[in-house]
Amino acid sequence: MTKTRATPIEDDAPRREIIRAAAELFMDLGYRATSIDAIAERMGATKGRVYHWYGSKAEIYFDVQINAMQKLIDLIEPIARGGGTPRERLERMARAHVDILLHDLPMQKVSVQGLETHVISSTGTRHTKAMRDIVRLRDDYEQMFCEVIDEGTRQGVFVDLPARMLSKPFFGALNWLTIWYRPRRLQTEEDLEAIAENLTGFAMRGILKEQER
Amino acid sequence: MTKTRATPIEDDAPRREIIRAAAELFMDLGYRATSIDAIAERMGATKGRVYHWYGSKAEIYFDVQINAMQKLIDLIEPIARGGGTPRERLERMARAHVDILLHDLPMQKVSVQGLETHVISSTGTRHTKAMRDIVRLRDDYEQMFCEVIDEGTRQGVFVDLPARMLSKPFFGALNWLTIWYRPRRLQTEEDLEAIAENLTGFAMRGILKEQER
DNA sequence: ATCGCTGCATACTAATTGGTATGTTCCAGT
DNA sequence: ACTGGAACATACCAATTAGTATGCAGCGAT
Repeated sequence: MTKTRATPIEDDAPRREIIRAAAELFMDLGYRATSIDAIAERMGATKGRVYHWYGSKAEIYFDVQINAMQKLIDLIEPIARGGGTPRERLERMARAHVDILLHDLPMQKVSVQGLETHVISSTGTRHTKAMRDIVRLRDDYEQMFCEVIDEGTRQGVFVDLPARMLSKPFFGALNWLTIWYRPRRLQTEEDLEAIAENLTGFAMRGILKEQER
Repeated sequence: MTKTRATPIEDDAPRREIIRAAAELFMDLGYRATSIDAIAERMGATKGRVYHWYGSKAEIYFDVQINAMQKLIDLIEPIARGGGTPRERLERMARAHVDILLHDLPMQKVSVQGLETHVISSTGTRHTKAMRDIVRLRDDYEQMFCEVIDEGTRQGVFVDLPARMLSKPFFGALNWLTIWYRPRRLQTEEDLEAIAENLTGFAMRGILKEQER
């Protein structure tokens, strides 16, 4: 039987639908240019539905960020903490990272680029709590990569530079796809895998010392 | 003597001042959140001055793009067409590219990231002419890198992949600094050079075949 | 049967803002 | 002296839009 009821819905499907629609619009139009009405319209609803589940536009944005980061962390953390050499783990992490970007582009694009500064300015100095949580998640995420990099550097397989100096261009080579990549209907799953493979290969060569491959 | 006059000023100083102020605000707030009033206020002027020199907000934005791209092209083209091996030229191009990003951050950040999509949506389908000019400039600029890469690949010093597959992560490693980098007053010129050196080194390792360095 | 609460839709307000229309000052050439 | 135009400032308008207030249908518990 359907379990419709007047008591509060405990699952988060309505909120997920909203942040999904919002992320697509944020990606295409940016935060400021995305209106609540447009988000509602994309869902075949009106503003009332959106404001029933979220208190403000900024809150929607923050929830997009949180969900995107959480998805990354949930999938990459096991790899980072798993077995294998630093090189093997880093490569698997990079590959998984790109796969997520490609298959969850709207939310990840919003998350990965520095759009939060736009929100700060438009909401004044409020929302700093949620903002800090997001920055914290991102820092933790980057830190996971930095630790693996650091381990590899100490073993002499990665270039001898501070991990933070390597993680920036490393992420750059991968994350830049959120700038240039546009989904095409003709693109097959193999095409996506080829992109992921190329980007991962480039990033690994950038970080490996000379005596590798 | 000063050559003040009632006849039209032929130099472009007023327009340069406007796009400079606008670029700083675009960088911090995004296109949509930047108001003409804010641009004027940053110059200690009012809206009248801005609209005297530009017909619309989009026109200001396009001029920022054009100027940023032209600066890149003017400085990198001589290197691309100059002497040296593909590897030497590409490294000099990358280094000069990062130097420009670091020293002209506001305009370059606006130029380098994909913000033009936001403008498209807000201006409808007009402005497609100026838009195409900018996309053309960007394509030409990337093409200069691709030709050097292709030359190096044919000589066997670069990874054997299509130049377009290599240029994306190559630019990514460099351009990503427009996302993470924040100017600090404590930062010296040497710090900037260290950043440029690291990013360039990473990008070159990503593109070079095994038998190099 | 009805009462209350959830899950919305509808109607409205107030603030922002791109763009325009209209002054106003000041200089150059005559 | 006078005039025309350049380089602005000021005042204003119309459209957009975040957020609120209110209405209302439908279900579940009593």
